[in-house]
This record gives sequence, C-alpha cells and structure tokens, in this order.
Amino acid sequence: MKHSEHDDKPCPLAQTLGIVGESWTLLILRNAFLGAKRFDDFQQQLGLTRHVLADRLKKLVEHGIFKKVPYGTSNRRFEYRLTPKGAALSPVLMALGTWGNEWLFEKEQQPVRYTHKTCGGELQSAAYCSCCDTKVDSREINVAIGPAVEELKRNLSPQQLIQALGYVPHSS
Amino acid sequence: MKHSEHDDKPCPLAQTLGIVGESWTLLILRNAFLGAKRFDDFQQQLGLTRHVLADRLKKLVEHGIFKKVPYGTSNRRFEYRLTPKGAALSPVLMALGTWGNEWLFEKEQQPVRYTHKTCGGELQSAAYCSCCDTKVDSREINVAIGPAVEELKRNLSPQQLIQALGYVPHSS
DNA sequence: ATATTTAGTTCCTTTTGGGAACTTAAATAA
DNA sequence: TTATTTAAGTTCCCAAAAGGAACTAAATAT
Repeated sequence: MKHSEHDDKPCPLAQTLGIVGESWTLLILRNAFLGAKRFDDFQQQLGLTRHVLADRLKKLVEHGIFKKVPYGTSNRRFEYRLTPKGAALSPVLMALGTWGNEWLFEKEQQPVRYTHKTCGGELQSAAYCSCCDTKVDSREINVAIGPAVEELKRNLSPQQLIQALGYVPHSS
Repeated sequence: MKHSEHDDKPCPLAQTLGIVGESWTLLILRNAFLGAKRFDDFQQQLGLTRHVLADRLKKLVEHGIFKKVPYGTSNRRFEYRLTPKGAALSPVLMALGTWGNEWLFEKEQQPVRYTHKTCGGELQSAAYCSCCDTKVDSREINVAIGPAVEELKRNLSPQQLIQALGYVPHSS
C-alpha cells in the first residue's frame, strides 16, 4: 500500500501527515515561521531542488497553509504567507523542536531554545485541558473514537476494520 | 542538497525530523502508542512493504525510540517497545492529531478525539511555561539561539551562516 | 511429522528526488 | 533605453527510494 493511501483514512494524525508529512515540508514551514517568504528564500536556505520546492509550495497553498500574495507591480512574483490555518501548526513545530532539545542535546548545547517572552522561562510542549486549565500528563490522555469510527467498528469484521482505519482503535 | 543533509544541522527540529521525519515513521509510532508491538502488527495494520518497515524499525531502535525485546523461547521473535525517549514523542503526535481535528473536520465528524481522563474534557496541544504554570499563546513564544549558534553568527558571513544552519536565525 | 506463523531478505519495477540547465517576464543598472 | 540581473518557475536526465511479490529459515502449533 502506498503511503499516501493513509491520507484519507479516518485519523486526524494520518490526514495531517498527508498535508505536512512529506519530506522537506516541515522544514519549509519552520523557515516560514522564521520569516522566509519568497521562493528563492526557501530554495537558498534549504538547498532543495526547485521543482520539489515548487511542488511542496503548491500543495501547501492548495491546502490553505500558505496564501500566495503578489508583491511589487508584477503578477509573477509572490510571497508565501502563513494563513491562520498554517500558523496553527506552530505546536507541531514546537513539539518536534522541544523533543529534540530534550533528547538529542545536553542542556548547554541546545542550538535553539523556545522561551516565554514575558518571563524568559523555557517552554515545553504539552497537552492542555482548558476545562481544568492545567497541563495534562501523557498518562492522563485518552484517545477516544468518534461516532463514525464506532459505526465502522460495529459493521466491519476485525480484519476489515484494520484495512479501513490503518490502526486498531482502543477498546474503551 | 539531500534532505538528510539537514539531519545534523544545529536545529533541534531538523534533527528530530532526521529521526522521525521519514515517510511511515510517524504512522508506525502512532500504532505503537495504540498498542502495536510486533513486526507483523505494524505490517498488517499499515500495509507498508516489509523491507521499508524493517528499515524504519531498525533506525528507530538505533536511535533509542524502540527497544527490541525477545519474546517466547526464541531469539528470533521480538516485540518493539517504546522507550521513555520514544514515549516522550507523544506531544508530537498529539500536536499533529489536534491540528487535524481542528482544521480538517467539523466538530461532530472528528474520527478520534484526545480527552482528559479525569474530566473528559477535550485536550489541546500547546506551549506551556512551567515557570508561570500557564499555557502560552504562540505570539508569546520566543525562538532564541544558543551560544553555539551565536558564535557561528559572529564568525561566518551571512551566506555561510545560511549554509551552516539551513535557516536565518532571528536577530534578537 | 507436517503446516503455519514470524521476522525478515531478495528481486524487480515504478515513483520520487537530486543536479543542472533553460525559460520568461519583471526589476534594476548603466 | 538598452543591457544585466533577479525571480519564479519548468524541463531534462540520472540516482535513490518505495511498492509488489516471492523467498527463507527458524519457531510454534496441530
């Protein structure tokens, strides 16, 4: 089965990976968060080939992560600007970055740190319960299936369910 | 430049992608979080080819994300168990999943939801400041470069700096 | 003793990615 | 105002990675 066949399976993580999970895409987004806007910004900073970059940017625009905005007096020069949907990916980049900081570097060797502007303190990436207004430990996270997946579970054999989902849902 | 040439650049996000950013890897980890342990669990659930799976598992074991534990009386049958380092990736999967829930589905159509075991409330993925004990809005996040990158910045030309980092660090 | 399961490996074909040159129009410099 | 450079791609060819399917060898199950 091709990797891309998971893109429309009923899993928010798989579908998100279908949009941002290809190679280069998350690096493109990192650089966008750091201020890169133009085609050649991305190309020169990342050093990826131009047709792959064109392909990735096109896909991100199609999915509403970037908005392609003309600049100058031309209709052939553009800026790629993060939309609110694109900016909402910042927790994904934070989570990848903070994991790398914690598990790949000694404390004093971390190349880049995520800090709180107001207090200067170091940030973590965490699950957060707005109802309890607290950070939630990973053991306190429940992965619950929605009604659509419940129905699949009732109507399909175990084998068919795995084919349809790509994973085995928790029993609860 | 090859994608993998970013794996050892001084950026925690790029280095993390070097470990978990290949296609299939995050889906393998998702299924591991949901209980998959054996080679054939992963293969049957995801439907990826066996040599790609073997390759990805090997890499994850080498990086200490999985521990390969024999089971039964054989020395040729194994379980892949998440290590603490691997389990620490849960915020990454949560961040991808919650973004997908919010931006790819209507509220009532979400196939899978992340909820707080103790209160049942829905979880978000967020930056968290342990110093202030609060959730941190994305505009309150500062990306600060560490001493090693500071030094590169002093010693290299702007062009060389971009080649060395793969991104343009913020000026602050 | 035979059949089935498990964890891979091997072989071949298809798809994707890397490198570099080319295109076309707009912006800037001379 | 002509010439040069820049920007945003596109096209081509070759190398690397992924998909499909069959094969292997030991461990279990019947």
